[in-house]
Amino acid sequence: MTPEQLAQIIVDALTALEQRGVLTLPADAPRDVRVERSKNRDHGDYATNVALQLAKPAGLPPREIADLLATELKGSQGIASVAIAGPGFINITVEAAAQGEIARRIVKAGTTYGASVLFGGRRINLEFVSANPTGPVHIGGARWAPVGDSLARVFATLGADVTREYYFNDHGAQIDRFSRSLLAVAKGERAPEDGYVGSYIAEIAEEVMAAHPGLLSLPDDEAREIFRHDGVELMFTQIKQTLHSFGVDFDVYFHEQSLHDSGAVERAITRLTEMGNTYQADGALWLRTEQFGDDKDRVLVRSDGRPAYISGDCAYYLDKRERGFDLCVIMLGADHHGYVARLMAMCQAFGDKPHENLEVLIGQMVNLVRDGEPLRMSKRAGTGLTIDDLIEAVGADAARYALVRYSSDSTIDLDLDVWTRASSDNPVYYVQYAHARLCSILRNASDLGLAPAGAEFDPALLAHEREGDLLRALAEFPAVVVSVAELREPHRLARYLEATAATFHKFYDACRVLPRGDEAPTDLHRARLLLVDATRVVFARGLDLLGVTAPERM
RNA sequence: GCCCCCGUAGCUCAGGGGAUAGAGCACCGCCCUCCGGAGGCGGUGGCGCAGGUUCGAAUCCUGCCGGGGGCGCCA
Repeated sequence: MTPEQLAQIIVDALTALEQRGVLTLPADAPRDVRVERSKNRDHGDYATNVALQLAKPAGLPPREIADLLATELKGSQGIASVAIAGPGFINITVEAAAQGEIARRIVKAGTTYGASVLFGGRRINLEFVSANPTGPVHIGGARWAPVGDSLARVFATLGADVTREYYFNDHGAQIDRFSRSLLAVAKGERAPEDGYVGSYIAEIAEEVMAAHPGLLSLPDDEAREIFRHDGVELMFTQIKQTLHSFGVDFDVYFHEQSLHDSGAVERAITRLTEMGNTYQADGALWLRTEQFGDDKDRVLVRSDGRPAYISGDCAYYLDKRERGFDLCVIMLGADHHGYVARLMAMCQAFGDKPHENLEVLIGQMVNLVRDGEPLRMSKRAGTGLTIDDLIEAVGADAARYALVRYSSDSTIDLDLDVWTRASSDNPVYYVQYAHARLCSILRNASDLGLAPAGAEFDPALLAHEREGDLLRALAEFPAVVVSVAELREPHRLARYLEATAATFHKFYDACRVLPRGDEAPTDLHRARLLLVDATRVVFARGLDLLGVTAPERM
């Protein structure tokens, strides 16, 4: 029995009580029943607090409702016992056979375990990383690469139509500074005051010059134009390559410049003006963001006639909506949090619903630590720390896992010593090891000519306490996946896998899976093998949703 | 001055209003005739402070303290 099935049984029991007139609930009483895996063995397998939740609307003491429900539940299929505890918790113990069925269900589902149509029909645009093409991807921007990609995987497995998108800021002042920096270094001059520095600038400049012999004999403005165009292209290619090696590939690389070239910016401004949400002042065109919750209004078109940065964002948002996305998620670094209010205001200025059509997620900073000392500079780029530094230091799997296992709300200090260690204090190894060990057991079984239980599987055989613990952990997987999507928090999946790895090891320590020596294989061996296979499925699925490989051998 | 995030064990961090707040590392003590010891079992040890809401607060609200990051007709 899955927690979802149990919750449904409880809902049915409530309905039955109401129909008999034993329990009267107002129409607006919360009807969703939450079933939780009990943390404490004394509290049965599952617990629910519905009686506590319904006490007020029903006008009855919680224990009285719990009593009614418990009596109703006692006759239900698959439920072994029901107990009331504390202020009105209902603790439920499930029959071993009903519990053991979970193993068969998971193996049967295989790569679709945890998949559903919960987000079916929704078109979701996830925009993340979007680092400027003026240098390598900074470590802070890198955080959203695995997190955003994992969110995309999770939304997709829940039936959503997902697009991963990278907004490429190839327009504006920072590109001018970039091209001037390239030209300066090419001519052996000092970098401009507001220019970019770092060894990568010289490398890019050299590549551009190699492709254009005699480039420096051209007039400066012509040379700069070539440096601008080719430099941005090279940087763009390099960023894509880095992300690809990180297992992150975008469906759409959207060029900001295209919005200016196509007239999309003007169209967006016109739309906002038609909506009555712009005005002229001090020679500039302003967007009324203050009336939609921002600190102050923002300039859309500067007094010199050039569009301000936010005008591109307005056009970009409009474009996404016109492409049919009903939810646009933008993931930004903590240094951009001040931008959230105006983006939400812009959304409203278009007549959309903030937090419904547009969501902005903020990821706090990432610091790297080695030998207890914070790292500041990238050796290879000669600039701030980059995503390449992290991948080079710990590998793609560990890098992804390290960035995805913490709440995005927390600033993180990644200790490179920990993440390069091939031992149990390295969480990614702990989880991958569990998967490898599961595969190993199945391999060994296969060598013995032993297969997991099939049609003859007797779920009641999986009655050991540790087997029950493991089955309940595995049964929780779909709910964890849903919580990741609803809360946009992939770290929950990583933590779940770590906890489930521990649960598996405890099972494995107490329950012999393969026959010893000359021992004849029994139905229990085969039943446990099925449980091992079910566990393997969960780890394979979980790691896949995190974008981390699930090695069969380590 | 205003805005955002954080403050939980010695360290790094989990903890969607629920029961006795968890995990890894570190430290102390155990378990290899045993399918992968990259394991398992036990022990030491904690919610920044003060109010409030609630049957119930680490969780929600307010204030304060401490740390981090922001606040341009830059992008």
